[in-house]
Amino acid sequence: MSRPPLAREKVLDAFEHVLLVEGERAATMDRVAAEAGVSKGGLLYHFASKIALEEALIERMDHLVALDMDEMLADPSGVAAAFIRSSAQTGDELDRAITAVGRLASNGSALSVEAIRRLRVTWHDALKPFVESEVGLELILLVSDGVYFNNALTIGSVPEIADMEALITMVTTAAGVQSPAA
Amino acid sequence: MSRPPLAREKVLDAFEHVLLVEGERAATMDRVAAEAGVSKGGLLYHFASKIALEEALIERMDHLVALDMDEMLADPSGVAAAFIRSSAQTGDELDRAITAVGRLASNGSALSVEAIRRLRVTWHDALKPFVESEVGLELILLVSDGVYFNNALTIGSVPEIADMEALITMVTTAAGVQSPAA
DNA sequence: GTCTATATTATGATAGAC
DNA sequence: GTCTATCATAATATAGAC
Repeated sequence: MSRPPLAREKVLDAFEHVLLVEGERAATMDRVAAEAGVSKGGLLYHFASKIALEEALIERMDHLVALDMDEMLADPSGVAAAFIRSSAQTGDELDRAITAVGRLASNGSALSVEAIRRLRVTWHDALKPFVESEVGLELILLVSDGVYFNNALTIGSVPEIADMEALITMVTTAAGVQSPAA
Repeated sequence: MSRPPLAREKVLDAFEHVLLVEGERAATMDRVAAEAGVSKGGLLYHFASKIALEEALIERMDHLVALDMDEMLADPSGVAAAFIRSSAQTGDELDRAITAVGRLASNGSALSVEAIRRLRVTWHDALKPFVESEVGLELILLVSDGVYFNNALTIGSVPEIADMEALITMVTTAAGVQSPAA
């Protein structure tokens, strides 16, 4: 707990970065060690195996998700709007972690698949009280997934979001979201 | 052209299958050959490299997309509705091909990333005449991506679709889709 | 805690028999 | 067209010095 060693964080950052920019195939132990500026031995001191690296990344994601949830619940524009907008926040800490874990998930990492599924349930339960129908809730989650997917697809480059606010209005209206002012 | 050899198709099916069920990591030449019931040498006669395998899968996807497009345009319930419904058609030939190529794409295969991007443009252009606004069009594409993403995530198992028809109605209404009867 | 070997296995690809 | 070796390289992981 308390304060994780700097080198450990550097390695985890490097793992995440390579996953995002070049994909899972490129994220080998050698490559990650080089990216982090440590030797392979150094990396293996902190993470004894590749699975240990994955677990650490999932843990990071879970932590950031919890923080984000608190922020969303406090957002004056409403939870649902905050949620969709948040899924378009490419490049922030949370989005990077989710996308990186998503890459692992689409590669057969059972732990990561499970982590993403848990994440979806968490979001579902958090949004439920604010949306009138289950279908509306599903719509919101699907749009968020779509936005995420398009971000994830664009390996290494920043994707284009056209008119996010108009989209958010359209979705929240159609889904039947409780007005934040109400 | 004309009629591709049976063994070639078997290998391609095996490649696709392993990609879907176990992910890109598992889809090695050895594994695919075994899955197809041929030797590695046999596989390599038809596909000289891993990239050749990828290219063939992309070609299959492009072909199936073209066929699907014809069907969608002829669908009496409207192109947009047919499109969303089609993205939920887990397990059919087209969906399998797209998901498999998607797996390659999320692994840094430049060819596959390009192929998925092309696909998205194709869909965008095909739907455009039937949707009132660009935002509405974007909504439809994002929901489709979301549905696809959830299918793709669930490695090896079948995902749950709650009330697809209600979702389609909600999306097409919100997006402002030209009525098929009109 | 971090490093340099080194072992071990997996992977993509070649060569050549049948 | 399909097979059985075989090779070269790259990946994960270990051992042990500093």
